[in-house]
Amino acid sequence: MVSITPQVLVPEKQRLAKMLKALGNPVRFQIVEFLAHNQTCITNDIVKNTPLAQSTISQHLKVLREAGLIQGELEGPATCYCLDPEGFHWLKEHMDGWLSDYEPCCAPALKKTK
Amino acid sequence: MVSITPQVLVPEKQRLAKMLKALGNPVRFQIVEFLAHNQTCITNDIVKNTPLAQSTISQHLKVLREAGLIQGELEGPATCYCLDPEGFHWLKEHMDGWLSDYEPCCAPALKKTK
DNA sequence: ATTTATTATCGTATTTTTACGATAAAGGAG
DNA sequence: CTCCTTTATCGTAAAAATACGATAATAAAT
Repeated sequence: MVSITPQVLVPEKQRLAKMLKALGNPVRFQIVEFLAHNQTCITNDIVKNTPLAQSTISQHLKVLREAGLIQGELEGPATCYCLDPEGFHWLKEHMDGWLSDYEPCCAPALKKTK
Repeated sequence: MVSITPQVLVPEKQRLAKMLKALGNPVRFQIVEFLAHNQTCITNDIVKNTPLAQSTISQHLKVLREAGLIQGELEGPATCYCLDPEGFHWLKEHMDGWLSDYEPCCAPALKKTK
């Protein structure tokens, strides 16, 4: 039996949940898509394509960075951000494998049992 | 060029982001895993495996339901919840296809250009 | 050396999320 | 019908997330 506690998650699932949470925000979701388009990626370009303040974007980038979804690299006074290929690979792989041990629990037959 | 606006997302991506957000919460994440284990799934069983209040769990179940990740069915006075196979199938498929049009933007060769 | 461009961080206000208790509704048992 | 079990919803308090402006730091250009 699995008990549900907010704190305790094995690191792997903790990382997965963290990534999902990061991507669950619409702004960050779109930042990721923007970065996917513009493989070369100065932070200010993102800001310019946004009604949001620079500090806000910087904050969102930090969340994505700490989730391992993007990586930033100093490029002169600017920072060049881009997707983290390894991170996304990991994410997609684990999403695919997640829960795959289990049968769909509400089999149609069962659903009609009522 | 893609502009980043909190509001406007095509329905498909809106649904994807909604699912990710729902799963990004650790409690909901674990509820999903719990449901995956216990294919038969009375709400109160979830509550019993939690330090949280019944109303809190009920709220989380609502979020998961509205994201299309679980489905509930009245079973007498109780509600039987279970994963939504279609929803999870959709999610995994779209996660897999998401961004796959794009190359990893920070190719190692590019990263060394600095 | 000064100015310009870029970005991260800090402090803070606002909004949203999360959690709770209380309540109401609905079905089954006695 | 009355009691018991179960669950959703409501109102609200507390916590977290989001957004902003101001500031500091860094590098390049003049």
